[in-house]
Amino acid sequence: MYRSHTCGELNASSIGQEITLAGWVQKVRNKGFMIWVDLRDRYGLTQLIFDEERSSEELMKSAGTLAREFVIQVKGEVIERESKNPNIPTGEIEVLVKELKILNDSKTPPFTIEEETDGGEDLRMKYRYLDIRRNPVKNKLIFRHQVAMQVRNYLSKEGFIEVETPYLIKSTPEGARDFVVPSRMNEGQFYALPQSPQTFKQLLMVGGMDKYFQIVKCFRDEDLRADRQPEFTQIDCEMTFVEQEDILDIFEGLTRHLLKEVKGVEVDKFPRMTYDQAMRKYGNDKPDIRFGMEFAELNELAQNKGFNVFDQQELVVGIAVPGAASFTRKELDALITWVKRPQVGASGLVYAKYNEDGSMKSSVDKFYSEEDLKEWAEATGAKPGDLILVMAGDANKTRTQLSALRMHLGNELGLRKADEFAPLWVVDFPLLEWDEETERYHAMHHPFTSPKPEDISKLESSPGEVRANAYDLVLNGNEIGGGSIRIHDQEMQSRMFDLLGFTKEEAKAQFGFLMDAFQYGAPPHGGIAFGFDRLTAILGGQESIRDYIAFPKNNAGRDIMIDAPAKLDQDQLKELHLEVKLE
RNA sequence: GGUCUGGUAGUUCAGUUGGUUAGAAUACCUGCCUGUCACGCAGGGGGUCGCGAGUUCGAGUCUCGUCCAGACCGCCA
Repeated sequence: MYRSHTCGELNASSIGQEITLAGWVQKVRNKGFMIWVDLRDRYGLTQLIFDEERSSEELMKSAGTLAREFVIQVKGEVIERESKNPNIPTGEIEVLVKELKILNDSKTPPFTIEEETDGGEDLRMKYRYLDIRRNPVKNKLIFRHQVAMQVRNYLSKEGFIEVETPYLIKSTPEGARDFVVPSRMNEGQFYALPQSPQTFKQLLMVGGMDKYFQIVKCFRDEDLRADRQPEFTQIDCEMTFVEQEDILDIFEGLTRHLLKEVKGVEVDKFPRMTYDQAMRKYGNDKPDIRFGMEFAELNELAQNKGFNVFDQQELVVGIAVPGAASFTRKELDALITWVKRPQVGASGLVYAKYNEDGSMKSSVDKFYSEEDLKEWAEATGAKPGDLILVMAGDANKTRTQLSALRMHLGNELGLRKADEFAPLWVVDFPLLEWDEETERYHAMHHPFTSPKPEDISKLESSPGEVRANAYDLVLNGNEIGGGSIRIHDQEMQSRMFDLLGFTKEEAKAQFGFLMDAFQYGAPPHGGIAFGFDRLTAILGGQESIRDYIAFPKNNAGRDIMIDAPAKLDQDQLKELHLEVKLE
């Protein structure tokens, strides 16, 4: 037996017990006459003591050789501390060591294993196993486990069955790029790793599973972000004989359950917004509604007043920034520079200060009277002390740009509070999206999403106006879940593939199995999938998902700890019938 | 594919207008220390300034290229 207790559980009631502990040396404080060692494991920290008067010379000598991250086992007696440490749960006791066994020594770690480490991102990734010893990372992984447990509890209670679906499947050109896996036994053929178990969960519905879920890895070969990894985890769900309302109900319940169980937060019924409303009010299909700054369209008020820059534009739109009338010229210039960066791409920014004394001061005073500007204030909801920012141009682009500015200011002004949770449903997404590059429509959600019945007549005549039975769950400006009521009718599915530019042959080759299945009594069904890493990070109050993943990849999709991806040797390539041609 | 920021001691960083032997903190090593817990005190070792070229009497500092890392845009049904 390596240990009788963990390093987090001994306290005053344990005094007098003979115990065995095992763990890592967190810190050695050697005063010569006495040596204290902080022993650490997942559960906490316990202070060990070696003492000239009470320990043998040999034991003192052995304790003197200990250094950071040695793995040791000690037997000893729990005694009351002479000077207690109220900062840790085990602070009232210490262990007077009688036997010390060094199970393994350690090189000096390249960064400190502390709450606040001195290590940079890169280094921590390379030595991820050391980083995981640190409380912040360890606790995030524990937190992730708790979220997963609560998901399983809730969904099991609601009658969902967790079913595993295959990872080695077939590549489809729709959507993201696939990761592919060469087949040794089938020369020249490749599996693809799933971007999501979409078709399989639909087939489970055809199979009569009724309610399915899976906490499952998905793979997308696209560029990374702080909140995007090439392999990520989804809470994938599907239900039979449901309408949109049923799904929103169940998964609003799940989200509320999680907020309550892991954060202790109670949330009212989630507001709903159509895609169209979200775009008009926030310029964004995943608005952060923790703060206001809603868009006000100012075409009526700002055009034809002699300011040419605005007159010809499709949209003039503004927001009121609370308390920002005090921004200096320098700060305003910085904002203008910020929106002009290529990442945002705006051509300019007009501002109007609504001063505390009720007067207005703008960058376009030449063209607008104080009365004009007061009308802007009314439209944007600006109060004395606020700053009105206005952009103009092509409607969609300008909304996107103003949204970027709104989020930027939300961050700068500290309006996006990590401990505040504002979920909402965004519904009625368009079914299709025009893709400039390929000059065809592609599915906004995916090709299995059903159109709204009342819009079906427009499918061929004006596809861009057709709305879908699709919905996103948005939390604090992040899309944490998205789903739809699926097509379960072979005719409709085939019409969709036509619209998306699939030939009959392509559709059959890629999704023939699904079309076949739909001929054997496919029930109405729909579902949703949550980004589990992202959801967990947001519940944990963090922007980056990396620390919620035990072994994440870096910006370039590399695992710098194991150094993957890597080259294959010739034998392996040959066996897989592959030849590498470098460009 | 693109934009921006960064790369100096094991680590995190500073390094002025291009100018003597490149610094600090921390970590590490040695010694001392009768209750430490961010222990303290004294001392010590530690540098291909990412790499390559160029400008210059002289480059950590300026220029170009390149590699690496991070954030973002494109991309992510």
